[in-house]
Order: sequence, then C-alpha cells, then structure tokens
Amino acid sequence: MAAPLRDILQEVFDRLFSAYGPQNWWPAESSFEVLVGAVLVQNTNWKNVERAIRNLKKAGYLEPEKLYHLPEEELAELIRPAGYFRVKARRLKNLLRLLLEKYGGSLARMFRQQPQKLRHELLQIKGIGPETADSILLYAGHIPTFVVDTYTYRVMSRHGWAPFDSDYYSLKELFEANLRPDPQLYNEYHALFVQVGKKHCRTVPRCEGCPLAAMLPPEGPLRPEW
DNA sequence: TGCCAGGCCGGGT
DNA sequence: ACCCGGCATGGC
Repeated sequence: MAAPLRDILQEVFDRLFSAYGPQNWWPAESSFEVLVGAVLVQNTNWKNVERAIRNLKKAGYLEPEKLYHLPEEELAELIRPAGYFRVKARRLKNLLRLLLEKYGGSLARMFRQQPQKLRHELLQIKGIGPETADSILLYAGHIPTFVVDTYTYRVMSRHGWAPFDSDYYSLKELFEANLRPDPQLYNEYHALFVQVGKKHCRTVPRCEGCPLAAMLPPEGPLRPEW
C-alpha cells in the first residue's frame, strides 16, 4: 500500500529543498516586472528574458503607463531577445489593457480583486494561459495558487504520481488538495520543480544524481522523450 | 551544431 | 474533443 500523496509531496519538497535550497523567486525588482516577465518567459529561456527586461529598463519603459502607451512595434523591438517578440508584444499589450483600463495601472488595486475573479479575468486575455495567470497571482500577488509547468508534468508522471495525460487543472488540484495554501510554500515548490527539471529531465541518463531518484518506482513508466 | 527553453493560440480534422 | 503548426531568439 502506497504512502498518501500528502507524504509523498512533502518528501519531494524536502528532498528538492535540501538539494537546492531557497530559489528566491521571482527574480524581479517589482511586481510589475513579474507581470512582464511572466509573459516574456513563455516557452523561453529565462536568460533571454533578462536581456529583454534589461532593454525595457534601460529605455525607461518598465512602468505600466509608459509601457501601455509605447507603440507595439517599438515594444516588440525592445523585447526581441525574448523570442516570439511580435506575439509577446501583443500579449503584453493585452495584459496592460486590463491593468490600465480596469485598475488604473495599480497592481495593488488589481490584487484587491477576488483571486478567483482576477484569475478568470486574466484567462480571458489573449495570450494569458493558466500557467502565466497563476504565475502572476502567486509571484506578483502572493496569492496561494499552485503553478504547474512542463517540469511538473514530467516529474509527477515519471514517478507514477499522476497519469501521463493529466491536464493542467488536475495537477494543480492535486497539489492544492494536499498542501497547505501557503504562498511561500507554493513559491518555493514550483521554483524547485523548474530547477530539478532543468538539471535532470533532459539529461542522459535522465535520473542520474537527481535528488528524487531514490523515489523512482522499481520499473517506472517511461516516456523516451521525458 | 542542432536542440531546447519557466506556453498559448488558431485552424484543421 | 483532440492534434498540430506557428511563433523566434540566444545558450549550451
């Protein structure tokens, strides 16, 4: 009889935290910078995002009003290093429209909204999906909502703790049902998943030296690409 | 030197 | 309801 998921998730966290320590996420100087970074980092290396944000900062545009009024083409040029720069310029504009028109450019005002309603509003925006929305809520708003990403899928399914075809919400629920709703815990947990995933999920042999290797099933279900 | 990165959307079955 | 191509730069 297997251990309860609560215990497993606790052990996973403990092992990752022991191995890597606090990750100090989100790497940003302001909550607005978190918003911008959350869009820019979609399917993109964080290093590239840093360059893009540096450009915005250097040009003095890393403020809601200024960024909102910057023409989309100019915005695109500044964020070029982040990749998908035309798409992301559009997506940023869409997000800024909500922030400016509904909340007067004030993040404090935005996060005063009921989390569920705000989450729904964010998901209405073209270019904001579940992970980006949850990242904004957690890392900019300190709202205890669990952020799932590809590494979460890989680790959880690889270990047999979730089906390979889990969708975003089932995984999110799995964590939120088994962890106390603590923004600091969710913050660290997600960041640690990214860390372990980057280090091990694509290396060969994949699980060599992984802090979670001891928790692998004897004959784990394998997906060659994961 | 290819392969990959902290997704999401839209169009086609 | 899926499935898939498109989007793009820079690092290793």
